[in-house]
Amino acid sequence: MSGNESFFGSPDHIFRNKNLLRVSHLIEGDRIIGRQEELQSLANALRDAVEGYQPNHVLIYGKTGTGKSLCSKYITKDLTEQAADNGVSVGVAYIDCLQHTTETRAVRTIAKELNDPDETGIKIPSSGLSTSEYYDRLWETLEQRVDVAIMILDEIDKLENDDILMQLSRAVESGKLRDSTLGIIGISNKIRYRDDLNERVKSSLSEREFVFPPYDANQLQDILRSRQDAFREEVLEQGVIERVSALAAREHGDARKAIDILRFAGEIAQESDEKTVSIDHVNRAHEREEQNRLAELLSKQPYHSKLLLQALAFRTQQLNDGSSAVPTSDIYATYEHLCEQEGADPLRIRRVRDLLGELAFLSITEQERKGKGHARGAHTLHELVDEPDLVLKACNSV
DNA sequence: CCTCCACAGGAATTTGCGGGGT
DNA sequence: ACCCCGCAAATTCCTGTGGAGG
Repeated sequence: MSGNESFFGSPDHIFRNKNLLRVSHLIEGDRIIGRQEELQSLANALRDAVEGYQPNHVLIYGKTGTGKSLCSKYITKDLTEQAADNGVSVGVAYIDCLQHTTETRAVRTIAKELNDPDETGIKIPSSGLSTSEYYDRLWETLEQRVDVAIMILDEIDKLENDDILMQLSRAVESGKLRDSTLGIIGISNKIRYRDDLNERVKSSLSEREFVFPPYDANQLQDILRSRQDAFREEVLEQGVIERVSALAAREHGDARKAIDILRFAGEIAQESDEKTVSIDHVNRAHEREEQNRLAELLSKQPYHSKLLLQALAFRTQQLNDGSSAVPTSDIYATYEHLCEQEGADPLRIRRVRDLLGELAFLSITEQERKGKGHARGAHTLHELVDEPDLVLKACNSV
């Protein structure tokens, strides 16, 4: 897989194995840095599953990029292998709740992840079924395929309500499941998430709770060093890893961000045909990382959200004064203009307000409600979190 | 302190889609 | 082939709200 020689261009002078710099790429245990205690705690909580019994439900807290998902995936993979040696079959479903915020969408995804139509003969269509029908098919899938199902619910605080947690935690008790059982690993960026849960779910879901602290600059350096053989020898200039770590440590110790920046720095060096990665490349990679993050968020939003964000960015540039907040009606006027250029039918104002609310929810923008006094009404002001030209670049790449 | 009004946002409704059941 | 159902996106309808000027 190291494919150095290629007919499509010159050999790769920068990367040896770029996959090591893909965050989603699950790496071997000895490469997980500074999380040995957490891994052991997780293992203890899930131990019963190895014997085929119901494990503890777990809640994990911590900021983005602190290794919550990575550790969950790693430990469940290990668990699956250990259980298999015992003749116990474990199924793991990973759900990103940010993409599946409603009960129906979440259940459907879980069912799809755990199902294998060829084996069970159960079909999970992506629409057309009632929510309870999805549940029924999920239970049936579990009975047929696994002894224990582990469901990793990432960004669990983004779920609209607790209904799915109620259903899942009650499934075992109420006898919906006879031969199978399930364990939930909930992952939340919000430390206070537990307080928002309804009482019934709270007690069963938070049997074990762990907090993952942010990585400090030294740990980030270790993490990057452990992956530096993604690059060829002598390619990283002096101080590059230190610079990347410092940038990421400044922003809440986010390891995902650190790895992305390092990869982008390599790509930028590659594009400009240089043989080494310099600190200057790192600084440019930092901006590209932010742009990429926005673009990825945006790609999961409706098409018109992009136009609205562009409209807001244009207005912000035009204003160009200290308080760059733009009222909804102002955005809407610019948005209608953009739609005309794009040849698209503009959405009605009510829908636009919802989409703008969604952008604020994703922390792409910030909203503030202000009254404007006598006969001038109530207004919501919108402000970009990032620089307008960065936002526009991100929009154009979607 | 009350008023006034453009806008906020909740609720009901429509539209379109992809399935079931018969 | 037909009708009916649930969901999500979008629209329509309508009540609630903030706060400077009276």
